[in-house]
Amino acid sequence: MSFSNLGLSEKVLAAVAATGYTNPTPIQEQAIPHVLARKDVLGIAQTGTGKTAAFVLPMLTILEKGRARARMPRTLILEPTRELAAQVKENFDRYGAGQKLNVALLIGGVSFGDQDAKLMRGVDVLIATPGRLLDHTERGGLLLTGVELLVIDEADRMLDMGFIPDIERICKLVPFTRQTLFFTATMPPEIRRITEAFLHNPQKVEVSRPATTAVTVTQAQVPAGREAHEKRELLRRLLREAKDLKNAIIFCNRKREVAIVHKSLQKHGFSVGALHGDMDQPARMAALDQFRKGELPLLVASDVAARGLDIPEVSHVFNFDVPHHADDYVHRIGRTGRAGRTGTAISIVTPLDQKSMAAIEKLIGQSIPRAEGDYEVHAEVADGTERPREQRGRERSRGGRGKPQRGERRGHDRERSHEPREARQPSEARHRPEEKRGSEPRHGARPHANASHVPSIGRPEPRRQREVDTEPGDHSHLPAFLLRPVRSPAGA
DNA sequence: AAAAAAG
Repeated sequence: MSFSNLGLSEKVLAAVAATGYTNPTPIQEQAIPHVLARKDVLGIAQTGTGKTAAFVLPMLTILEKGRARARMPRTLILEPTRELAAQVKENFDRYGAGQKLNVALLIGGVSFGDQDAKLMRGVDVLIATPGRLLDHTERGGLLLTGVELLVIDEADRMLDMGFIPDIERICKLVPFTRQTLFFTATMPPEIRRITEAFLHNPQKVEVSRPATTAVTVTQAQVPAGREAHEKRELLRRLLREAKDLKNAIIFCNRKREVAIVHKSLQKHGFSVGALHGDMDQPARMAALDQFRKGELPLLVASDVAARGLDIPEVSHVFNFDVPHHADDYVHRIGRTGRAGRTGTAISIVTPLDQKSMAAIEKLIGQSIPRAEGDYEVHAEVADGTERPREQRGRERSRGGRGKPQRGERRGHDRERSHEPREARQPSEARHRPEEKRGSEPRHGARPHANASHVPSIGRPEPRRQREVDTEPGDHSHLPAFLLRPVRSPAGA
């Protein structure tokens, strides 16, 4: 199956070809002909299935004819989060480059006036989050009476976020005769009800069962004490020893925790960004952008990033906190192992999380291996030897100043060349209570810093190894690419 | 229990 026999216009096919895609995904193959036939569509699909292009491409074909009038958008797309809305806009920019199309993004956190000016000029595609959209309609700057096609994306998530009343209000402002495309990953009763209200004789398109996790994702759970500082310490170890780690999203349950973990990792020299809903919009966009471009290999995030965000090639997902809702787990780890790639999802599990973990395992229909203290047994030493775990365990237990064995350091020199500055300022650890004591891990052996995963983007020149670097709070085992290039002021 | 979105 190729894109060429789905009924898309020449322009759109050319744009698709230019991006290098040749074959449609199942959701695209099924949905596109219905959309072009101007049928209502009920799409049941997870993100990562190519869902966005399934409506963007036919919409571009439809929009080639006709022109927008001032304040009366021709099509409207509703998204639950600002990031998702921006992502859909990028799709229109990419595939619609050859068309003179006015695409407007109506999201909160950015200038109202600019948006209003854009609406005034007439837009073909309006992509919005509900709050800001209603704000514009209430102020009279926006009329939805000219909308020919309405897309409701991530409907089940809108439900979770309490947006359904807003969505219903918006739907009342859009002509009854419109075409509606409705996408959801799951079909809870409330969603079923609104599909009956919003859709007319919809064509049902369903791909990949909900509540499944990609087979290419390796999952593990690692036990931890309930203290937050223990979890942070464990996280750092997991980051260091992770195999083939290229980049990772670290999920926390609370915005506050996101900020704390972000700051903590920064202090320990990691190159890391943060993303949560209390950050201002430019900072949110910058963090996501840097992560996408690979400028920041690590991103600490709340569930704002759990669903739908299209970040290609996330190698690892860490659950710093186990999500309280099992379906959030599925969405979070769905950020990795996309498009058939492999991925790893590691959850830090405290005794308090046992019930949530059990619910997750029940939902996904498989048990998640417990790494226990054996986790690091799988870590390879770069020179091919493996030390006894007990020995590793002792490395830091004697006042935390154990000197690593020479042999094991060899082969890591290159990766260690970007040691965190903190390593040179051991005293800094002293005003951090969590770092005061020797950092003997609670559950098993001290892991070897496994650097075998480091891509070849480290410093090329060999560097002599340092003599001693294992002051408590010293975390110099970081692969170079995980390190911050710049250091924030000490004690900040 | 919390996050998200309008401030």
